Amino acid sequence: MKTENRIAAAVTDIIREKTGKDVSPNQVVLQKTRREFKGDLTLVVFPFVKMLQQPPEATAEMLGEALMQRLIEVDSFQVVKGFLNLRFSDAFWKSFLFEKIRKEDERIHQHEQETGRQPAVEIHGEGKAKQAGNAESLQGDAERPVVVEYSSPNTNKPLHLGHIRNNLLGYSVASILEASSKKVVKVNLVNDRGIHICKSMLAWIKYGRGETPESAGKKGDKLVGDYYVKFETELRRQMKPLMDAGSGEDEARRKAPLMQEAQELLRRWEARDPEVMQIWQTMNEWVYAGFDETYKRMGVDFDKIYYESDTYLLGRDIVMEGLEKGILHKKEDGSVWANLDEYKLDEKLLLRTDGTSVYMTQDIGTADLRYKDYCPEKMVYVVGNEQNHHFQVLQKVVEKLGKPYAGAIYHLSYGMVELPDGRMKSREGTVVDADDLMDEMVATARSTTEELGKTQDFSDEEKQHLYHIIGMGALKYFILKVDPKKNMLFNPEESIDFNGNTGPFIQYTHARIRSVLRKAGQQRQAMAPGGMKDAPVNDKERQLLNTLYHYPAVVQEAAGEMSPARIANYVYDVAKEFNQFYHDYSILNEEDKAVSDLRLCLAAHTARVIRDAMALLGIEVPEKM
RNA sequence: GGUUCCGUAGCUCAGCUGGAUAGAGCAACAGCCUUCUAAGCUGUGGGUCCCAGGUUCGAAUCCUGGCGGAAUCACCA
Repeated sequence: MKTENRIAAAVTDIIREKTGKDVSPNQVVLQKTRREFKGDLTLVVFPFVKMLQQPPEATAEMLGEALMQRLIEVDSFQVVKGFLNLRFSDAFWKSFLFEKIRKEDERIHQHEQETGRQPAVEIHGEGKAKQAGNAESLQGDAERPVVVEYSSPNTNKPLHLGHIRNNLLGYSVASILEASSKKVVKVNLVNDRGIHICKSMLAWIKYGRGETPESAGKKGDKLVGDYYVKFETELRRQMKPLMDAGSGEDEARRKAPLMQEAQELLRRWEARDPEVMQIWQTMNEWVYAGFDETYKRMGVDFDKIYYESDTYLLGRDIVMEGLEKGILHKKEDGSVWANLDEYKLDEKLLLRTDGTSVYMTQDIGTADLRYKDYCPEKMVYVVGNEQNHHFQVLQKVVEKLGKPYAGAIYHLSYGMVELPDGRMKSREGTVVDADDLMDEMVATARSTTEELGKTQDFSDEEKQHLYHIIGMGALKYFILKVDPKKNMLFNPEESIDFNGNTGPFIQYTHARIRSVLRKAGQQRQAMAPGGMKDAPVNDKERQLLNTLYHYPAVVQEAAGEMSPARIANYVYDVAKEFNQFYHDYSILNEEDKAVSDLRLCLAAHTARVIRDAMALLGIEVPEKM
């Protein structure tokens, strides 16, 4: 049993013996002792003072004495006001470290096998062909997976900073859930159809003169995005005279010939006109090739790709069924609606007058499909907070329809990435392009590293790899360390820092430790766990051990809250504490062999926790930097 | 106007189910490389935790009401 649980149980027992009363588990508050006090774990005794009818100090004294008697790991205690600070024995910490080193060996081995087995799925090709699971065969399984949807790009524009936050969050949350022993399926729902796609297609047809990514020397997603912009500028040109003639903006937009042509193209697409399909497919392939490159660089992948062109007709049948059952209602004009009065929400349109679907209808359909494919215990949607209302409605409509997965829908809503002068606006050209940003990060990593003269003995290949790791580490950490639900600010003028609370700082700490371990050598490392028995544990070591001790709990909390920020802030603490320890004490030059062994073990385990935690953020750590 | 989220140091952010004197980084200033990587470490200054009530032994945290900001409330996606 975990030590906290044993202490909590002992406290409950002691109070029951003294008073005959039971304390509820949530009254037993145990927390890591604050740095400024002596001790490892603190029990807050205020909840018990009434029961025991003694002042806080006396209560704490009594509990401290009793706990010391009952639990061998409690070595001593100190009372400060109503706080009982328990200190664990050196033996406790050393056995913790010993066990961790041993278990980590196994765990890392297993983890490598698991991740090594998972092939990265490309956005086109295999992903689509991959056979989905069968809900019925999974129904009986105790281990139902969590499906995490993220990325979900449109195929008419390249990825930007907002998508980066989405992708990093999705990938990290999936990793964290996996680490908390969930089965996870990462899915991407690609928005590859609709009027916006037709716009870039139309612009390419009219103005493209057969241009291709090869002929233009551009990534496919960039090329297609340029035509989308081209459409908008040409449209605006057509709107001007209409507006001068007295039309409102919306009306002008509708009336403009270009818009009419785009609508016509959409109709032809829906009729599966071979010529249109041909162009559509070609242009989408260009985009996918571009996205694949960006995803690969970002280090994200998916187990399954859904395409809206396959799923956009889903949901209709479910709505019709709901209509027959009288759950939904039809208006005089033929449109179908869900009444959500009972949830204090407005009524929601599900089928238009002409019988076609809206976005919501599609989402009902894809939720249903996803349930059939995986029978998940939870369906996580990593989508920006601008769609909070949408997901609230989706959840309620599905609930109203009596679907078993209504409770499984979870919108992981994240805040917008803002620039110093507000939101990114594509019209104003203030969008921060994903590829450009990554380029800049890697370039900064290069120049900073070269200035520091750290890579003299690196091969070119090693250098490239290192710069990529550091640049991406800085970017990923910068984004993931902030609470997902909060809006965050990104200032392109001040490039992302490499000092202080940053990815490179943590990567650097890892590299430092690895350097020490390399110096120690394999043999020395293997012998160290057995050699530390007689070593005393000093305060800094104890502090670091205490922090490392909480790692599994932090992972569970991060999984529960789906918050990579928890991991990021934790691993920063680890690195910071290690650096203090490293500064104050020598590991290999320590004269006392047992102490040296202890420190070696401590360093080794710290490196592993850093590597593991950073992996949960999708960040690699280097051996040298 | 309704709903949801946010408001903590000059700036960017932590602060776990309520717990000790509210913490980091950046920026500023002052120190530390003959010793395992100075992308590091140490120190100084910097706070009306938006405001006002309430609950509690105890509130940045929970409740109510304000103020400020963001998002959203389409027969768009």
